[in-house]
Amino acid sequence: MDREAAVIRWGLCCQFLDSPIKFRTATHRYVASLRSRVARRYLADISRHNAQALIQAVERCHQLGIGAFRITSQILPLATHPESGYTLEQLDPSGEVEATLHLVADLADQLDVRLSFHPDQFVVLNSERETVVRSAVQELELQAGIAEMIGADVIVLHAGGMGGGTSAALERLERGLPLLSSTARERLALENDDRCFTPRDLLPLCERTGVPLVYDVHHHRCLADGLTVEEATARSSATWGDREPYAHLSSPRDGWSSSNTRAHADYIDPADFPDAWLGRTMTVDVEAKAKERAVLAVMASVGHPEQSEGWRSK
DNA sequence: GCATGTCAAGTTGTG
DNA sequence: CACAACTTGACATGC
Repeated sequence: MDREAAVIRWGLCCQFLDSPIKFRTATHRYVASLRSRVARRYLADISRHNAQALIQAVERCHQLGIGAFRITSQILPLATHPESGYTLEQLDPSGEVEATLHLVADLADQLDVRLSFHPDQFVVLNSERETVVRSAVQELELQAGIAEMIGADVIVLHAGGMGGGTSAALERLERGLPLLSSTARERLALENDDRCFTPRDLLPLCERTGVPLVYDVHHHRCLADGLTVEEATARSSATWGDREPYAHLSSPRDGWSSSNTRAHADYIDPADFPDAWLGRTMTVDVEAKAKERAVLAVMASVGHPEQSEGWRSK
C-alpha cells in the first residue's frame, strides 16, 4: 500500500525572471491600426509563440521542481475584445495552435505540473452592471475553453465588487454561477481578497455551492475576519473535497507595520509561511516579483526552517 | 540601441 | 471629483 507523503506543491505565477521564456502580449490600439489580414497574422503569430512558450514553461517548471504554473490571461491576447476579438478557429484555421495546446496537456500530465488561470480585475461576475457580467462570463468561457485543452483544473476568480453591501454582492455572485457552462463552472474557484471579501464571507457560499475557496493568506492578514489562519486553512481546504487544495502566498513589500501591507515583495519571508500549512498536501502559488527565484528560495527555506533565521528578501 | 509613453476592460479607496 | 492601485510588464515608436 503506498501512501503519498504530505507535500507542498509550489507554484509559479505567469512569468519567469531568469529563464528565457517570454509570453507576448498585444494592445488593441496597435492591432486596430493594422489592415485586417495583417492584424490576424500578427495575432496568430503571438498565439503560436505563446503556445510554444507554454510548453517551455511546463518543462522549465518541472526541471526546477516547481509543480504548478499560473497561465497569463493574455495567452490569447485580445481574444474577447469587442473589436479586436477572435476565435481560435478564425485565427488558427490549420489547428497548429490547438495541437500545441494539446501537447501542453500531455506534457503537464506527464510531468505533473498543475496548471491554472487567474482572470484579472476586470472580470467581475457579481457586477451590478449587466454588460460587465456578460463580458465576465465571456472571458471565463474563453479561459475555460483553453483550460480544457491544456488540462488546467482551476480558474481562480476574485469575488468582485461590494455594491449594495456584502450580502447583496454575494447573492449576485451566486446568481452568476449558473450563467457559466459546466466547463467553466467545474474549474471555477473563488479567492478571498484584501478589500472586500474575507474567507468568512466566502466560505458559506463555497460550502453551499461546491465552488472551492483558494485561501490567500496574505489577503487574510490584510483583511482579517476573526478566523485564525489555522481555521481558514482547514475550512478552505475542505471545500476542495478530493481535489488538492489551492492557496496563495506572498509577503508585504514594505513589511507588516508599514501603511501599505498589500504590495508584494520580491521574495517570500519564511516567517510568512503559515505553520498550519506544514504537513499538508496542497498547491501554493508564490506571488512574488522575483518569480521562479522566489519560488526556489521559499522551497529551500521551508524545507530547512532552521536555516531561515535572519533570512530577508532585501 | 535605448528611452519613452502607452495600453480593453472594474472597483475601491485616497487625495 | 480625479486618479492611483491592483497583477506590472511589454509593446511599438521615436530619438
